[in-house]
Amino acid sequence: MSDGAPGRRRRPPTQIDLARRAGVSQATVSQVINETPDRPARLSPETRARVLDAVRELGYRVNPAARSLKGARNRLLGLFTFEAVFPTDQRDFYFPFLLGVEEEVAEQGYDLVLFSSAGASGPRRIYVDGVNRLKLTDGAVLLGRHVRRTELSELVKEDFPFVFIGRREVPGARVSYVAPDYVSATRDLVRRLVELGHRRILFVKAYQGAEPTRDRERGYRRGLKDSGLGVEAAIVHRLPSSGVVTAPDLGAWVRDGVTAIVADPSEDDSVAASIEAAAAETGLSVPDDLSVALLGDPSRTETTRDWTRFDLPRPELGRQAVRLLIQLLEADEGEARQVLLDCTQIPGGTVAEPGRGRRR
Amino acid sequence: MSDGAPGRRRRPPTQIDLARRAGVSQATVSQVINETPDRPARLSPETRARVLDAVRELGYRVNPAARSLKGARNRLLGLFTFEAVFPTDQRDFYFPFLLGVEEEVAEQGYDLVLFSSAGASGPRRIYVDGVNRLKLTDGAVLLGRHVRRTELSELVKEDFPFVFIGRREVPGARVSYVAPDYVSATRDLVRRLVELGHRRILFVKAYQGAEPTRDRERGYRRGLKDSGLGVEAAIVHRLPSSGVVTAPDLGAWVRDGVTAIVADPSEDDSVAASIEAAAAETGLSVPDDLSVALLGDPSRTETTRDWTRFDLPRPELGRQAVRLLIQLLEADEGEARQVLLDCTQIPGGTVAEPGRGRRR
DNA sequence: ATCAGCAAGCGATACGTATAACCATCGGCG
DNA sequence: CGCCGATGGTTATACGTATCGCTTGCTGAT
Repeated sequence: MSDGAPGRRRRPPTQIDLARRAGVSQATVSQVINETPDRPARLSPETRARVLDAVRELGYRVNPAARSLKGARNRLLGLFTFEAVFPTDQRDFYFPFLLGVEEEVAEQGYDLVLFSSAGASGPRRIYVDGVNRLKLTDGAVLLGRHVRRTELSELVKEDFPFVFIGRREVPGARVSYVAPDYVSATRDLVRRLVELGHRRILFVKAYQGAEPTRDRERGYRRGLKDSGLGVEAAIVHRLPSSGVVTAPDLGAWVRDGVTAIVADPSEDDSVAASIEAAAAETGLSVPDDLSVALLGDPSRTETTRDWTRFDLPRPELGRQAVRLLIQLLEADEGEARQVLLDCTQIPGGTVAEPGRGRRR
Repeated sequence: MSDGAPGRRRRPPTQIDLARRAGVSQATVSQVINETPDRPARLSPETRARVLDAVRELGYRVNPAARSLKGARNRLLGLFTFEAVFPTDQRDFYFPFLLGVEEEVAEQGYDLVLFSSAGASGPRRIYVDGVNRLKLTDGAVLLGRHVRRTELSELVKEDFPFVFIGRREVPGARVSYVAPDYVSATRDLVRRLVELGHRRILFVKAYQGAEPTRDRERGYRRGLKDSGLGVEAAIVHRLPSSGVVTAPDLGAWVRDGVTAIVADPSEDDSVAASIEAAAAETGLSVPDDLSVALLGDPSRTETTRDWTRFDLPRPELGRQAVRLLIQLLEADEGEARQVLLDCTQIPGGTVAEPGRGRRR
């Protein structure tokens, strides 16, 4: 190939190239590019046209790195998940969030950066080699079950704008988040159980309880209290690290008079599955002998039963997170803000009035 | 709050701040930061230590914008679809591609930019105001049924690296793509029909036939030829713009001796649905009186029948597209390249030997 | 005594953009 | 006639980093 031939990879054109071509200064080019209705450029129509022609002819595209180096915005939002999104076993969980995020991002005229580079295998990290990759974007939506707290506080410390989907706390700082209202949803579920006649209701909580688990426990206690049972009626069982309920467990609870169980849903639905298995082994029928409700929705769609539970408004959580993020960006010196969204109660078929089994 | 207090928005520390603190120059700081085993810095251990101490004390993070301003590459790949990805009726179609793309992008250590900003409603465009928005990335994967040809040739002209998923042609230029091998898949399907005893096989093709339709037609003719029927046995019906097959159509074909139909699948499955409806109306049973096969897979999952068809390897198409793109980037002076991937034949239940209905 | 050679670190500059501050031209007006 | 304000630009500079080439001080050989 002869040198200087077309086809060689050209350096992308810069504003200086445009300026030369249009016979103006680089500053003028920048003004044309950055013109907005609210901050119009004081330029003649002809100049503007010449610059825009040059833009078209040279195929100019603003360099986001340079722009954000200046501290300006580049209309890029990030989406970071602490677990890989797309492995098939996770996608049913993450996809609805992604849906909402992408929709809202599109509507607001932003583009979306999916941060997938860090840790294709193993846990993902925001900081690689001490560099915050998110900084490429104006701000980011964060998501995930296994959050690295240290990274979160790093983000807060360096004042990077972000919104978490799900309630997260960072000691000594206020974090913006959009989260399902687990407290109310759990409270309502417990109330319903009491109305049905249940008096001994067991709360099965996850081994490592994060904010969502704590919120559910609060809702559980509040539900008991609101129903007149009083907080002392609370019975709480913390799962072992296996995340499994055994037949002996179940037997002991029933002998103790428990007629209903509300459970933290685990990511792999092992809680629901093991309760069902244990019930079968013990010869108990759900819901006739024992009512069971999940405090959330199973992530796997191939779940066997039609569990009594509540659904998280996942796409809406995504959408609201983006809205909140954009608000933060536009407020510039914005305070952290929190938004709670209602869950939808799903009646399901695993809850009934107590004692039906005996009457049968 | 006293001024200078923590909580005010601090400017993150820069290399200059480190330099002042360590009593060295900014250049030296940069050397320490960027030291790698293969390119060691020529610095005394004490200096290195002083700089690293400063890094720790000030909580320094490299500014990625500034860094990528120096080198052209961003390690960002783009994904552009000519239709909106996430409206619920489209997502089942696009999602598998996205899956493969994201997986491979992650594996290669890149991040992914979803271009969603343009045209939340209406057709999407790469060039807005004559500006190529993709330029922000090192290269892009393109995808979509309703491609804007002019935009494609623009991209080729300005030498932007991209790979299309699906075969696309641009006059006077070679485009890189990764596509399903429609020719072979259709040929094999037709061969199978002939082996079953069919002699008059109708090809129903889409109203506006793009490359995929043309490839299927080639495969159709090749299948006839390979089976010894000869190309003159071809019978082709072009759908009207409604994309629907009517009962009179079907009646005429059957009277003409047609025993099998192979059809371009439409995006909304209207072809399959209308053939089924027309058959019911005419009192014909599929497959007893008439065999029907789809030359691809229905995008809607809620399709009624278990159609005889072939599946596109969608996630694999996504993965390969990313690999090819990265090859192009790394070759730098890369030639356009094309990759074809095999489809999987799905036996289904809408094909049988001809004449079964009469014998019944 | 002179100078080559090397180690250690620094100065200068480039990357592409945004913007504040400044300047030239010109019509209108007292 | 001289000054003013508006119009339509330009010049200069900053953002934070990476890197090339230069200086400086020193060791050891001639």
